[in-house]
Amino acid sequence: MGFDQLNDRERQILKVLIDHYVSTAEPVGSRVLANKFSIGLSPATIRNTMQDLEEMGLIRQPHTSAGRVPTDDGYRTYVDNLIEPQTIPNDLAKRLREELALEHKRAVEDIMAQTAHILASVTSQIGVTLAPRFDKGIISRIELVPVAERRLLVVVGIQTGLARTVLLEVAADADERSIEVTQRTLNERLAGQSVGNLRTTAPQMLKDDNRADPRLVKVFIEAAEDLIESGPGESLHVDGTSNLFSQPEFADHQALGGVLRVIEKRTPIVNLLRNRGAGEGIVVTIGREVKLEGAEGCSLVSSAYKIGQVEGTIGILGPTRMEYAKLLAIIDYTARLLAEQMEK
Amino acid sequence: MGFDQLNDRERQILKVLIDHYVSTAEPVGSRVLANKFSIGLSPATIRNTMQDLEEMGLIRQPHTSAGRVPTDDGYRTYVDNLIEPQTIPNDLAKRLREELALEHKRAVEDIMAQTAHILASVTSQIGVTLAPRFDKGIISRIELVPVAERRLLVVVGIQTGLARTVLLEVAADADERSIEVTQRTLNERLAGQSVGNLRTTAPQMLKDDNRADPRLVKVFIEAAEDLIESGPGESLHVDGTSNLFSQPEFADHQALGGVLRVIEKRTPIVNLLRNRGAGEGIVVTIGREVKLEGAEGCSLVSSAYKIGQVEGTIGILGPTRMEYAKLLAIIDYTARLLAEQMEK
DNA sequence: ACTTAGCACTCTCATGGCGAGAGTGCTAAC
DNA sequence: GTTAGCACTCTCGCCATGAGAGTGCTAAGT
Repeated sequence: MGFDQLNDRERQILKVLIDHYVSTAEPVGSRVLANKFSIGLSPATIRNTMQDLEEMGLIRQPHTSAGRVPTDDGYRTYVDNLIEPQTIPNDLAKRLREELALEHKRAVEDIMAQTAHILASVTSQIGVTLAPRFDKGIISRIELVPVAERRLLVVVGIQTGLARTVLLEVAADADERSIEVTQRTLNERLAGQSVGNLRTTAPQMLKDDNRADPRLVKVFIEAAEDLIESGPGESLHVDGTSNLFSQPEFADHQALGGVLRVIEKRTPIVNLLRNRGAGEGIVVTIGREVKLEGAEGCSLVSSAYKIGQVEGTIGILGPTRMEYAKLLAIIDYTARLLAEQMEK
Repeated sequence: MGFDQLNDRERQILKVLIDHYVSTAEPVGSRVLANKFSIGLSPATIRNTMQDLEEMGLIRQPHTSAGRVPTDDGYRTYVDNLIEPQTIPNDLAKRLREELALEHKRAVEDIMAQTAHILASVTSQIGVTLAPRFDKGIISRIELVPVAERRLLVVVGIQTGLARTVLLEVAADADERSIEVTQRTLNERLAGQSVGNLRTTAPQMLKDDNRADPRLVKVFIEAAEDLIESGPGESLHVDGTSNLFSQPEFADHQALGGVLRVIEKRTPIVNLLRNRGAGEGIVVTIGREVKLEGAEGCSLVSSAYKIGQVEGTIGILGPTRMEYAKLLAIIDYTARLLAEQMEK
């Protein structure tokens, strides 16, 4: 809304101001802005405009005799209206492609960890990744593998070729024969179902069956939840937290501690990534919009990625003073890359 | 060696000094020490003794007019000679037992993460755990589970009931029949071998076989390394790093950053836990003995735990100024608890 | 010979004053 | 509508100051 009220000069000044502030981390005054305009415009004029911008809540002064810094709202209009889409340079694209190349077709967990790592090292921010949510996946096959006495490994494969496993404790007297029968039944009846529906539909689907071992079926159904998400925040990977140390906004011990603490809790971050606006693709969450206690000074640039029916999220977390245009491009490229790599 | 040269009074003073310093984090002067001795001994006398201790390199003064603080060597003699073994209080034992109870017999990864978490929250330090090293494990069974076209999940179970899985990419035309035959062969020939020997012995063991699919065998052998350790530092879990924020020694931005950075690299920590002295059981590594760049001010109390033939490590990492006696007791109890829980 | 009181000395740390520098807002001129 | 000029405000680094803490040494006491 604020944006419509902005005239050309105000937009221009806001943009240049933010650009400058992002790269220096210092409040920017009218003098330096005047210099950055090749078009002649005196500091005094710029001061007037800055006053207007301040009244609109887009910038503010840390104290009377300092320059201006953007507010959350300022960043918001900047991101939504003032930056133009950017493509990432070729060498960076190449680097991402190489580092994310899955020579050894590794486990999903490894890929997610690696992605977080790359994001962090490429951006010098915090890289976060959320593994694909299994619940939308369509079951293609189920295997019950006895790994030791009383222990059964359940392997559920979904259509895109991803698989997840859960270890079960079973009654001692489940013999190979009944395991095999149960497995066949599970496959016959549940293949084609989505994993998320397992818990509700599986009991009905298997109700009138009399071949499968009912105890095995029972523990299998109970395990369905672990399939969707194993452990609290298990599917979250975070890397590059130590990059915060080079950011001047986290020179303050308090601020730094708050962020690290909330990251360590994991669940808040998982929720943030899950509920980050309804947007399908890229979403930028700025400052207080990131509703995490302790991370008020942070922004998140995130994107969903899709592998067949299942979907995950990757993101970059850092101080609100970040290079949004560049990070948007990186996140976009990486999300596509990740989906592409995992598809095949 | 230094210890033999210490007389009773020196030992006594060193012990009380460290005890006091550990709880206050402030250099301790002759005055307060005099008060802590119920036995009358004047500050001046204590000063003399402190000078001796300083000459021996066991304590030092941060600056001329400050009290004394222990050196790494001081902590060393303290830990080796001055503390008496401690048993943990009942309520703490109970808490550990409850939080570590494996109701849902979960995956090893979850257990390790949970253990690190408990250690951290119980001690307010950093909890670190290293999953059991698979290489010493004796293979009890091998399963090859097709999860999708061209993708094969290898499940290797070892004698204690632990299992690990690796996902393999295989040639498109490996049919169910040849997978089954290969699986049977692998079991026949490799059961009873240790996982660590797989890479060297497996080729010989399988050389004269003509039933198993040689391509499957080949990728299986190549996957052996991933079985022992999947990904760099995958088996390491760290929790409670944000506890460092409440420690006065890490009020300094530099110091804090150094530690967090080295933790984030993971491999140095893994090596530390692997090579922490030849000791089988509990080991205390103090200050500079922890050969990590950036973690010079840290100590590690660690213990191995054993599940059948395989062995892992758990530990507590924190500033050298830590409650060694208490942490030793906690680590000891937790290591036993963990082994006990995972055995069954 | 060991212990202790007394004392001068040193170093840290918190405090407050001071001046330079930066950037503003306002007014008056263009 | 724009700009030069100027008084004003606030931060920040610097320095001096003084209280406080703890030491080492010397000389006296047991």
